[in-house]
Amino acid sequence: MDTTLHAIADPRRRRILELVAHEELSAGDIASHFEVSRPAISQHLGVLKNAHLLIERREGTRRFYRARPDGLDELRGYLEHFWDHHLDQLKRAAELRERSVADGADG
Amino acid sequence: MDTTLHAIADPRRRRILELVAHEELSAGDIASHFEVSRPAISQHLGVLKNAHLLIERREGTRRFYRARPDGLDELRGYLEHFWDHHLDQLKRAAELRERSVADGADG
DNA sequence: CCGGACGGTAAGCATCCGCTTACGGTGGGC
DNA sequence: GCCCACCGTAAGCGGATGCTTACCGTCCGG
Repeated sequence: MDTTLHAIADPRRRRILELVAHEELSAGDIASHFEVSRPAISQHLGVLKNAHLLIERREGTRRFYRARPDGLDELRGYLEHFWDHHLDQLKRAAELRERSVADGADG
Repeated sequence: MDTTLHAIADPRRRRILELVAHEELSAGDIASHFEVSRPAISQHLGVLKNAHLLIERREGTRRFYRARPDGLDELRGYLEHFWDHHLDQLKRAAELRERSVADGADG
């Protein structure tokens, strides 16, 4: 959880994840999308891989990366249940009621 | 979004959010739950407030804090739709098929 | 074997981050 | 007015972080 959050807290790493969310890309391909050096991207890939957010596939000397949706499941669960669902539902219900109360008749 | 993630990336700040998720607590009350100094907590509160994750209410010289569920909505939405829902469903379907395929014939 | 492409790793450096102590500002009781 | 409780802010310090350059290992073609 901490590892996951730390990994996606960096904008560059989020961008990397978005890049490989829909397609598999090689390390060099990924790096070519940024203005920082390839080693920098390689280090980011290491962090993401360590957080189980990436899948690595080797083909010859190339390494292809792909996002791993499962990696975010834990975090999603955490955020979903951060406040009990009850609270969340109460909040939304309250919002709806506030509108009705504030508006009265008009839409 | 970046501000939100940066804010909750810190374990201590997450703990603070959890503390005030269900009840309103004063700054000193919150600080008493940790072993670091009050100024440290005050700084964390500042970060959380800046990320719109906290609501502050002043009562005399005391300041009460409460978590603000809305603050995480954006992040939750981001994570939900990180990969299209389609992809997510395809993934799960693929996983199931892979198991079958591993046994019998492949595509 | 030799050269080149690919890419991870090591070392060094500037910056950021979280913590501490010291301080200032505000509000309430007497 | 005076003192105290409460709490944010300033300044400084040590460790973490992200970047760079330099380097090494691996795989392929000749």
